[in-house]
Amino acid sequence: MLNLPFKALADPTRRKIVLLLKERDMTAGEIADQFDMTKPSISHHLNALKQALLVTDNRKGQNIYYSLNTTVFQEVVKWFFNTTRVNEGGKADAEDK
Amino acid sequence: MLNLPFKALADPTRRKIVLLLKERDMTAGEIADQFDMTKPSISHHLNALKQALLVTDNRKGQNIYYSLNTTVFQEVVKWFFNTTRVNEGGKADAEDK
DNA sequence: TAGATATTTAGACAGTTGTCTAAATATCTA
DNA sequence: TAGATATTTAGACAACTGTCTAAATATCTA
Repeated sequence: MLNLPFKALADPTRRKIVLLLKERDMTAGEIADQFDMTKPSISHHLNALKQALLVTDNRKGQNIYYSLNTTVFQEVVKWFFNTTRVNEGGKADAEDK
Repeated sequence: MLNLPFKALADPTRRKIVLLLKERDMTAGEIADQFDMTKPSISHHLNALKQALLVTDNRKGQNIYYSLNTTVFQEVVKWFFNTTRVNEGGKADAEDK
C-alpha cells in the first residue's frame, strides 16, 4: 500500500531527510544537526519514514545509521508514471494499491 | 513550492480523484458518485487539489468540470527523479523548492 | 419567477500530526 | 561500574484534517 509513503512524504522535513539520505547514509544525530528542531522531533520523523519503509536503520555502536530504501521509492514513482502517461495508449494499471 | 501538491496527494481519496481525472474530465457530481462520501466532502477534496494546482475547474452551465493539470505533476515527478537517481553522476539539483 | 438540479460554503467535531520537555534505554570508555 | 554520549520513548498540547449536516449560491427550465 502506498498510503504510508505518501503520507510520509507530505512533510517537508521528511522530504529533506530523504534528500540527505540520497547523498549518503547518516546517523540520527547527523541528520538532526541539519535541522533547527529537537532530536526527539527528528526521531519521530525518522520513525514515520521507517514505518513507510522509505528508510532502514542499522545500529553501529552508539550510532544508528539511516539509509534510503529505494525500492519503495520506485513504487511511488510508478504511481506517478501511471498518472502522467495520459492518453498514451494501454490502460496503465493505475490502481492505488 | 511542492508542499501543497505533496500534501494534497497524501490523501487516498484525492489520489483516486487524480486517477479518475487521468482518464477523462469529470463534473464534481460524477466524481462524487465514485465515492461513498457526501458531496461537500468531495468538494473539500477537490478544493485541496485545486489549491495545489493539481486540477483546474471550469463551469459549463450547472456543472463544474474538473481536469488534471499535468504541469504540476511533472514538477513532483522531477522531485522523485532527483531523489531516485542515486549515484548516477552529477549533483542532481535536488532542493525542495 | 418558482422550482429543480449542481455545487460550494459555513460551522461543528473527533481524530491525527508535529512539536516540545523530561525521562528511559543502549553503548562506549576510563 | 560510573559517567558520557547517542538515540528513542512517553506524555502533553496546539494546530491541522477529514468528515458531516444545514444552508447558501449558481444555473437551467417550465
